Amino acid sequence: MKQNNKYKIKQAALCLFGLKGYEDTSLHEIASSVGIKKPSLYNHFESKEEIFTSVLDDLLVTEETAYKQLKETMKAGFPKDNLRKLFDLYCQRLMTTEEALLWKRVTFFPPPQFKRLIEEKFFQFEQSITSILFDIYEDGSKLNIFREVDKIEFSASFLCLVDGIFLEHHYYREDIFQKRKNSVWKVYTLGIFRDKGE
Amino acid sequence: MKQNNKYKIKQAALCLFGLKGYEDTSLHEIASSVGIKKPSLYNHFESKEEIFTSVLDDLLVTEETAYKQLKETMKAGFPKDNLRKLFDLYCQRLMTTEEALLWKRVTFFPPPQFKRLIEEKFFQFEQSITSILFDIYEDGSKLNIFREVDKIEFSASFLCLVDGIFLEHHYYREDIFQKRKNSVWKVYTLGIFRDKGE
DNA sequence: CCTACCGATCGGTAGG
DNA sequence: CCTACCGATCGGTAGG
Repeated sequence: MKQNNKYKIKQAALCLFGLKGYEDTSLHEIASSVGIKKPSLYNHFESKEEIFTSVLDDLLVTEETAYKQLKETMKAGFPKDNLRKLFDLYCQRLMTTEEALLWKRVTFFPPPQFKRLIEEKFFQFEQSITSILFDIYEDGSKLNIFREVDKIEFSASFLCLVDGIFLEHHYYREDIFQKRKNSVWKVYTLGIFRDKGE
Repeated sequence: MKQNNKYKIKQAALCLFGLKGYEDTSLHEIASSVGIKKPSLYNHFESKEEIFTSVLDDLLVTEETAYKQLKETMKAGFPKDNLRKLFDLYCQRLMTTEEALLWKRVTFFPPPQFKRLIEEKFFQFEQSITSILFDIYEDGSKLNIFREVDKIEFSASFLCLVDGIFLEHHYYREDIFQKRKNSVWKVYTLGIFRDKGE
C-alpha cells in the first residue's frame, strides 16, 4: 500500500510537471491528487527535487525500452519500412504517452538546477535514436536506395523533422496535425529516396 | 525619463519572461534590473498581467514588421532565392533577437490565463509566413521548379522544418546547429525542387 | 518614485 | 500517515 502510494505520487508528478512545469507545480497539488496531505510525501521522497529526478529517471527508462524493442523488430525488415516504423513509433509515443509532455517541457525549458542532468539524459536518448538511424542508413546504402545524401545529413534531417512534428503536435488540432505529418513525411522521403513510390 | 523607464521595464520583462517564464519571473526582479523598486512598476502598468500582454503585443509588431519588409524585397527576386531569404531571415531572428526566446516559450507552454491570446497571435503570425510561402509557390509553379509537391505540402514541410530548427537551436552548440541547419535545408530542397543544384 | 505593509502560498520540519 | 507550524517570497496596496 505504501509502495502503491509511491508509484501514485510519481504518476501524479509526471502529469503535473508536464502540464504546469516544475516550479508551478506545488507539493500540495501532487499530494492532494494522490489523496494524501503534503507532509506525507516526505515519507517517500526527501524533497521536491528528488520527486523530479525520480520521475525523470523513470521516463528515460521507459523511452529507452520502447526504442530497444523497436530495434529488435527491425532486424527482419527492409530499411524503408524500418524508417517508417521509427517515425511512427516516435509520433505514436508523442501523442499517447504522459511522458511526452514532460519530456518536451524539460528539454526545451529545463529548471536551472536540473539543466545538466536533463542535457545528459537528452544526449543519451538522442544517441539511441541516432544509432537506429545509422543502422538503417547502412542497410539502405547497400540496396542503393538513397539519393546524394550522406549518413549525417540523413540522420540530421530525420531528427529535425521529428523535432518539428514534436513542436507542431503541441499547437495544432489532431486532424490538422495528421495532414502536416503526412506532408512533411512525403517531402522528406522525396528528398532522401531515389525512387518516388514504393 | 518616465517614458524611458516604461520602455526599460518592457525590455527587462521581455528578457526575464523569456529566460524564466511568466510565473517564475517576479516583479522584484523586473524592477531591480531596471534600477527601481517593485511598487514603482505600478506607475507604468496596472498589474503583472498587463506587463506581459504589453510585451507580447510589442513582440508581434516587431515580427510582423520584419516579415513585411522581407515581402517587399522579394518582389524582384527568383522564387528559389526568395525561399532561401525567408529561411535565412527566420534563422537569423531565431538566433539574434530577444523576442525569439519568449516567443518559443509562450507558443509552447503558454501561461493558462494567456492561452487564448497567445493562440490568436500565433495563428496571425503563421498566416503572415504562410502568405509569403504561397506567393513563392505560385511564382515557382509558373517556372516549373517544383517536383510533385502541392502548395499545402510545400508550406507545411517548410513550417515543420523551421519549427524543428527552432527547437534544435535551443539545445545544440552553435557549430553543430549550423551543420544541422545545412543538412536539413539540403534534404528539404532535394525534396521540393526539380533541379538538384542551382 | 519610495517605505512599509497585506494576505496567500511556497517547500519543508516537528512531533506524534 | 496526520495537524500545526516555520521563514521566505509572491503580487499588490496604502500613503506620502
